[in-house]
Amino acid sequence: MPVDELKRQLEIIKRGVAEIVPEEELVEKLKKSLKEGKPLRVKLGLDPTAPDIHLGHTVVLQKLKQFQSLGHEVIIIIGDFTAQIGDPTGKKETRKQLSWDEVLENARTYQEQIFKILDREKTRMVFNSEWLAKLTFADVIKLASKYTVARMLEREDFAKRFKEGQPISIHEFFYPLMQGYDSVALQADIELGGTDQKFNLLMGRTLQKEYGQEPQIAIMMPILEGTDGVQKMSKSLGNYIGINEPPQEMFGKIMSIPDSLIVRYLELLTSVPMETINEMKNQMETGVLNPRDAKVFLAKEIITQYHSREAADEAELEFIKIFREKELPDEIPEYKVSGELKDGEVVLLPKVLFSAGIVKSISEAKRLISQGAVLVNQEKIADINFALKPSKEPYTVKVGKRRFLKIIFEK
RNA sequence: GGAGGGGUUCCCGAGUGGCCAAAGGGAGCAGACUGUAAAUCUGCCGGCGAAUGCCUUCGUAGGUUCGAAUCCUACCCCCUCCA
Repeated sequence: MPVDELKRQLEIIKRGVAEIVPEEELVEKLKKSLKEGKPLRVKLGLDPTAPDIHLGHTVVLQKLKQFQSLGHEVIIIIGDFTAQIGDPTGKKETRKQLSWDEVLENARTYQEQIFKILDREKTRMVFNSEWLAKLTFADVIKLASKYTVARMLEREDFAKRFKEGQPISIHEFFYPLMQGYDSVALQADIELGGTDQKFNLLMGRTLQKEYGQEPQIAIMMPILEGTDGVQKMSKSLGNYIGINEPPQEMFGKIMSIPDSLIVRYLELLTSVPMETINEMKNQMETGVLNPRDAKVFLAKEIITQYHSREAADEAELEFIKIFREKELPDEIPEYKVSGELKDGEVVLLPKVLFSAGIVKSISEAKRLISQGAVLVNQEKIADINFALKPSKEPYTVKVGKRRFLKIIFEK
């Protein structure tokens, strides 16, 4: 029986992961855990600077959830200490240091979102200032003595910067050390992170050994591509899907991912069994399943997770209505125009669109009109200076595929 | 303290006196097509104007010039090396 259970757990744990270092040790740890009935302690460090979670962040959280469902212990570390010190990447602008209040506030928003995925009851959350702030300078020196500069420079971005003569501040060397020390402080069995965290995760192993502990296993999850299908999902690139976004928005964004990403999203972002996913993959390859329908399925899975089944159904209906049947959505933003016009005075369409905030500038509105992208009451407009006459009936304007506006004239 | 490199439109990145609102790529937007806000193809992609055009933009402030992103001066910021 334990052998089957081991196999089952391994299978779940390995789903979607990019790399496990080292896999043999994971097997050993799992065996031991099963034998002794003692859950493994799984750690994830989070940076409390970006409180808006998007699907990219959830990849690693999904994995944690799987660990929870297998009965293991999950610990989230809020890197408040790290955040208060500053910038870990050494890139251009030094990230602004957060105050304690800000960190707390961020941590709180974080939790709200995290528990849409993780089980609140089963999740332990700790702040790393709890132990890092207590270290004396002597402790820090001791910590620093456990690692060498040469090894530090193995880290890809350090190596690159060193080679290119880019600056590396000494304090940057401490980020991996601090993160590694977190593992020591918690006596972690497993640390989760993105592939970009590899160095830091391995640091945990090294330090644990140095401090006489059994080293943790590093489990790395792939970095999720954004809706453009190329670059990693990130807020600054605008290719993200936030988990707090409204269902309709989520649906649309998911439908806009390239087909090639469907399987990956299913694997990393949902709990759909792998068998089902592989079957779908097969069916798409053989043309039995239309990728569009697979995407609908994916979208509904995700929306159900963050909203509800009903919300997912509604979003689907609305989507079909607008994009397949090209009808108007149920709710269209309204814009009121004052009807006090002098004789012969007219309301120019580009200007209204601009004032209503539906286009960025009048020029853009004109461009869109000349591209045939603007419909008024379902009729294509060709005249850049199309004028709306005051009318009791509202005008329904469609710009492109997904921008709508109802223009109402007021007395 | 000294020597040198650099700051360009959302991003990356060309551009060294007029042909520059500024190549190219990416992102974004639109149209066609479709199986979807996929893929592909095409177009657009600073603002204002019906338009010849006008205005604003190439770190900041001045200057040279008929004319500057491009030359000069000062300043700010980033980076490297030497000390």
